[in-house]
Amino acid sequence: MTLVAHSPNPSQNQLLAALPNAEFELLAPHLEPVVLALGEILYEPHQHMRHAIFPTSAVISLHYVTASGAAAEFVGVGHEGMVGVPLFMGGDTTSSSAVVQTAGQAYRLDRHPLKQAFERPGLMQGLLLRYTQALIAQVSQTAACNRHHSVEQQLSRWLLLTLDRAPGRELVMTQELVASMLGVRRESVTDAAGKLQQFGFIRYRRGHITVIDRQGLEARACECYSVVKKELARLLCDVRHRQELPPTHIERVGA
Amino acid sequence: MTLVAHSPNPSQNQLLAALPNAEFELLAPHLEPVVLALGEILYEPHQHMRHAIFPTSAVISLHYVTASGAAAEFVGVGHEGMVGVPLFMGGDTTSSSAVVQTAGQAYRLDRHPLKQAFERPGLMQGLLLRYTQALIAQVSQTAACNRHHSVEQQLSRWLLLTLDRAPGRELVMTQELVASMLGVRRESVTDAAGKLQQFGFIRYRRGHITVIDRQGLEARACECYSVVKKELARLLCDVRHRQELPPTHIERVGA
DNA sequence: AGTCGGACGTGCGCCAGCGCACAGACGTCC
DNA sequence: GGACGTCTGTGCGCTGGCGCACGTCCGACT
Repeated sequence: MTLVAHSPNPSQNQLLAALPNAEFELLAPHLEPVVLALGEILYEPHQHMRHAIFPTSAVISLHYVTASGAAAEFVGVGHEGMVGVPLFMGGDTTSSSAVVQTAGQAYRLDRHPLKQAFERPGLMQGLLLRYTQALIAQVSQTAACNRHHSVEQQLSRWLLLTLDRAPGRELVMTQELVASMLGVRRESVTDAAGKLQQFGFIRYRRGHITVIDRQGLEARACECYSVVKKELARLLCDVRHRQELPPTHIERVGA
Repeated sequence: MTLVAHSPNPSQNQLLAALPNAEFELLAPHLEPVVLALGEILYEPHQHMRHAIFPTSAVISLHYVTASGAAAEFVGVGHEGMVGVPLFMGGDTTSSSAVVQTAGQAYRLDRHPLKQAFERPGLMQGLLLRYTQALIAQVSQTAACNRHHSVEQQLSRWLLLTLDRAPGRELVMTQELVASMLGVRRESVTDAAGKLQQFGFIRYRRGHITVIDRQGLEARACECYSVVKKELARLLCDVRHRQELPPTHIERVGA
């Protein structure tokens, strides 16, 4: 992790952007811009976390490694969220780990000012809690998806989710890495990706995956993608606009 | 759901039991003892919840049903926890549903007093948040388990977890039901259960599963069981004793 | 421009779990 | 105690994904 000299914009992170000015001002002095490198490990199982991370352009993967060494991502975190939920939930550690899946920028916040902000009256607490609920929704969707859907569907879902977190339509990502995220063999990814390429949905060359036909990919993916996306939208639509939405808003989005 | 006339003990639920007397007194008038029947649906996807449920002897299963109709439990809730996390997280609904997996008793708490108790200074908020973190740990473990472990391992894990929530060593449960919890075929359960019975770990007859050799079952299960159990113990050990534990307690338990 | 290492394609055999179909077996309820 | 419905055992063939072992090819670096 590297501290960066120039000053990117914290409001590229949706959670930070959703804070009212007064609350943001209190937090700002504690926000350190950092650059996260691919593969960097932010925390490991049972390790006490010291910081929360609010990604802007970076994407982080929370995953679990089984006793036999097999790994699987259960949720990804990008500019829509943060890493370090246990810091305000009270547990301080988890049995999972966090690795950087896409290199990029983020803001680092020490656990103490985070906890203060969480406990201070204001919008921060509700915001973090709603994000945590969205996280639960994503993890449980992953559980169901792992159980019932094919590798091709899961790959499609994963590409779409990751694309939503990345800028542009290209992911810098080897098939090996994708495989370790999905918890499947590299060959299975090659296979599924080959099919998606034949359909003309994606194109890739040595570590670069480009999504050409987003619609097609969505049609090919299982419903898990849209369920997660809607749940994120519902829970994290900008709080400053929350009051203006009619109560039936959820139903309409979900329809 | 039936209201019961006689008065069981709320402190059979670990969360309620962990509250200091003063806080419990404020909550008690709002706690309604109820009897939950097998198969009863507590909430369905996107439905606004009206109550939280604190099981004492009942066990509830949170599960997700895919677009194609396949189902899978991603976490169970017994006397160690509660159903209705979204009520205090701010989302009010989820994309999953909750059904009664083992008939029994529980306490029902209306969303408003729950929210009040959550927002009131005291131990309730921390308690609920730590439980929520334990829930996340369980769900993510389920995701990994679904990905990497065999039906036999998963069945063992599930039996153990359910047994921890039930009184005694017998589960009243058809293989069909177990299958729908695990999200596998009934025949796969018959098969796995047959093996476990051959080993002498369990015995069953028409809807009654009895665990004979708990140790053996634990050895046969994947690590997911012990990981979840330790995480629950760590996060929900009686709050009144929390301060007495040395900070390295986690490491020792995990070793 | 040549080299070399990492990334991708492909072809096996293998096996867990699925879907289907049917037979036995328990137990409950007349 | 007989009958019926439900739960459980078993036997297929099928397929998706795994593990392994290559071959190939891109592209970065000298």
